[in-house]
Order: sequence, then C-alpha cells, then structure tokens
Amino acid sequence: MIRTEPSVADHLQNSQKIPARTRKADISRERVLGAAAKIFAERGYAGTTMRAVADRVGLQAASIYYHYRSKEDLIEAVIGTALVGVSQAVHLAVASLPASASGRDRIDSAIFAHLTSVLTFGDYALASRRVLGQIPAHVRRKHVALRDAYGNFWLELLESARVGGELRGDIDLHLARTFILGALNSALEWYKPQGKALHEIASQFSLLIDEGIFAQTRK
Amino acid sequence: MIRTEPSVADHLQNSQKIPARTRKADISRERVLGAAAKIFAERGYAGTTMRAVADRVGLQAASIYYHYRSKEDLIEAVIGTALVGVSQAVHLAVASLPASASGRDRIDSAIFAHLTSVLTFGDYALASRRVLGQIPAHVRRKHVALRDAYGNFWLELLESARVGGELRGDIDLHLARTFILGALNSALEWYKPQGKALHEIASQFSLLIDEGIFAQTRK
DNA sequence: GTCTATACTTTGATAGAC
DNA sequence: GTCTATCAAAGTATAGAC
Repeated sequence: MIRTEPSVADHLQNSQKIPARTRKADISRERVLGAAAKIFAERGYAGTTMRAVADRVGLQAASIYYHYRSKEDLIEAVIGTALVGVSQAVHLAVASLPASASGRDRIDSAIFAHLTSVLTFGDYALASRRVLGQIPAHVRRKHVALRDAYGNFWLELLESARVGGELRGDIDLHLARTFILGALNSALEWYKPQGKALHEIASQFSLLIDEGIFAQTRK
Repeated sequence: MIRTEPSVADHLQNSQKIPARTRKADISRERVLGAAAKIFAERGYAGTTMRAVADRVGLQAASIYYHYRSKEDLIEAVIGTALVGVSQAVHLAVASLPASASGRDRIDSAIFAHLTSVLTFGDYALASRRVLGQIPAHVRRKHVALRDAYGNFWLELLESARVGGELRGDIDLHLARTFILGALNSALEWYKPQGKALHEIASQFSLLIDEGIFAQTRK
C-alpha cells in the first residue's frame, strides 16, 4: 500500500459525486478528515481535540468549523468512510466472482477484500474500530447498524458454505464469524506497509482461517 | 462466570500480600478500581473523568485521590491488573501440564486459560485492550513491555510445536501468534455470561484455531 | 476516609474581522 | 476560507474541615 490517502480521497469523491476538479474547500476538508482519523485512532474520541486536529493541518481550531459543524460530525464522517468503504469493497469482490465459485472461493475472496480494504483505509478503519464505543449514543446508532449489516453478510457467506457441505459441521457460525473478523481486524494493530506484502499476509490468513495451524492430524 | 469481581479482588490481594481481613480502605480502593475499569473500557482514557468514577461508587471526585495519586495511577492499576493476571493464569496453566504433553495440548491449554482469564477480568482486560494506546507515553512503556513478553511466550509455544513437527510448515509463526491472540481477544467484545458456557466457547475456538473452518478438503 | 470549596487548565464552539 | 478573540462548561488536582 504505497498510496493510502488517495484511495480514501477517491472513495469520498465517488460517493459524493464531486466533480473531478477539486476545489480548495474540498482539499482542506479532506486533509482535516485524514488528520482527524489519525488522531481519533491514537487518542480516542474524548482525547481528540479540535486544536490537535487543526494543528496537524496547519489551521486554527476555529477554521475546522467551516468544514464540519461539530466534533460529532467529524467522527461521524471518519467512521462512515471506513465502514461504507470496507463493506462496499467486500460486497463487490464477492459479487464479481463467477456463479460457479465455491463457498471457499467466496470466503477467501471476502477475506482478501476485507483485509485489503481495512488496511487501505488505515487510520479511518482504526479510528472506527477504536472509538465506535466511545461516541455519543445518538451518533453511534447508525454506525452500529451498518456494522451489524456487514456482519450479517459474513454470516450468510458462512451459511451458504455450510449448506454446500464445505464447512465443518461442528462449529457455531456466529462464533466463527466473530472469530474471523476479530482475527482479520487485529491486523490493523500491527500491519506496517514496510513489512510483508499485503497479498502474502492475506493468503496466510486464508490458510489459518480455512485450515488452522496444525498439520493434518485430523481424527 | 458468575463471580467476576471477586476473582479480581483475589488477584489483587494475592499479588499485594494484604491480610485476609480487608479493611475499609481496601474495600473502597477496590471498588474505585472496578468502577474505573468499566468506565475506561467504555469511554477511553480521556473520556473517563474522576467525577464519573466517583459517582459510580457513591463518592466525591476528590475522595478518589485518597486512594490513587492521579488518573494516571488509576489507569496503571487497571491495566496492570489485567496484564499480570492473564499472563500468570496462562503461564500457570501450561506449566502444570505433564512433561509428556504434546505441543497441541500445550497450545489448547493456553487457549483455554487465555480465554477464561481474559473474560474473568472482563472490564479490566477490556480497558487494557482499548486504552493502552491512549495513555501518556511514560505510563504506557512498562505495560507495552509486559504485553510483549506475554506475546513472546506464545511465540515460544508455537515454535516448540513446530520443532515437534506438529504445526503446518507453511505458516509464519509471528503472524499466527497475532492471528490467535486477535481472535481470542475479540471475544471480549461480545461475550456475555448469559450466553454459551465458557468451556464451550473455548473448545470451539480451539477447534477453529487448530483445524480451521473447512471440512477435510486438505490437498 | 470522605467531604466542601476552589485554583487553575483545557475544551468545544461562536462572533466578527479580513 | 481562515484568522483572532473570547466564552461557558468541564476537567484534574489541592487544601483543609470534619
């Protein structure tokens, strides 16, 4: 991932139908959002001050209010960007498989897309993961619903693989789902673009999720 | 887990060599700590106010300073309780296995102990997981070292299983370790004592980690 | 041990000049 | 669009009575 921020910018433009010729306001608005994502991720919701965000982009705190109405608006934009972005990427990846794809193909594709997009969204995803529980209840509600809908998509993925007889019969699918997402999201905490290539990490995770850590000792 | 708090109390007493006859100060001190753990976990470090903690135990904010010198002291105690508690529990569980135990026995035992103790420490573990990155650097240093030492223990567990030829040869052990811990710790986010029994969850996690989600399709 | 009172700092947000 | 100036509210922490 050499270009992290640009992808997020693209997402914002696409989802808001903004003309390609970005104006000054859009540039500032997006720089503020990126700075906010990083600081929210590092210090939590209450620990993030408008002054700290402003400092990071060379503005005065008051200037942020030209772009965002409040701190709540800011965190909402950060979380929304990550949640919608990841969800869209994964849906798209799975939907673009041929009809003949097996359950395992679909799950592996979802694993790859989830890991890739979560790491691409970097600070946005991290902020989303870390502060969703800290924000005011009326702001949280909508995003929790989004996250739950995404979780539901994974459950269906697992259910259809089980119907196809591919999945083990002795595991609880709800539990398997949180297990998978928990493991994938934990990559956010340590992944560094300088390390192992993203596709390598993704295929290792696929292997671990699909077949486990032990050699063929299945009884 | 019917008795969550008492276990934590026991841990505190054991680790600090306090006489069994608990005095008033100890009771208050521990109630403050428990309340702080819960609020830190919910609202993050900066989002937790001394007033909120005090309210929860029916004290005035100023009274907390009789038991803890500062907010930093308070979060340090919360995180330390969880980190030391979980680490001790897992070390103990693995150490108490017979010398003949296989690598898989040892890993399964560690999985069970980790999951059990993490869920037993509940709010303490949750606070530790969520705010470790939000606290002042000089407070964080010591706890990051503790956490890394614990991570190292897991790496050794995996390495010795690989030497024994039990583990797959095609997985990166560092990656497998974070994968496992990430998945186990994610249980903190959704586990409720009213749900499935703890030992059932633990054995499902063992199965998932050890053998993966798919039926025997190994090529 | 816990309280009331309070000093001092930082925060989110607004008003209005440029 | 961004700035300076400013405010009311809320934060950590201390002092001293009880």
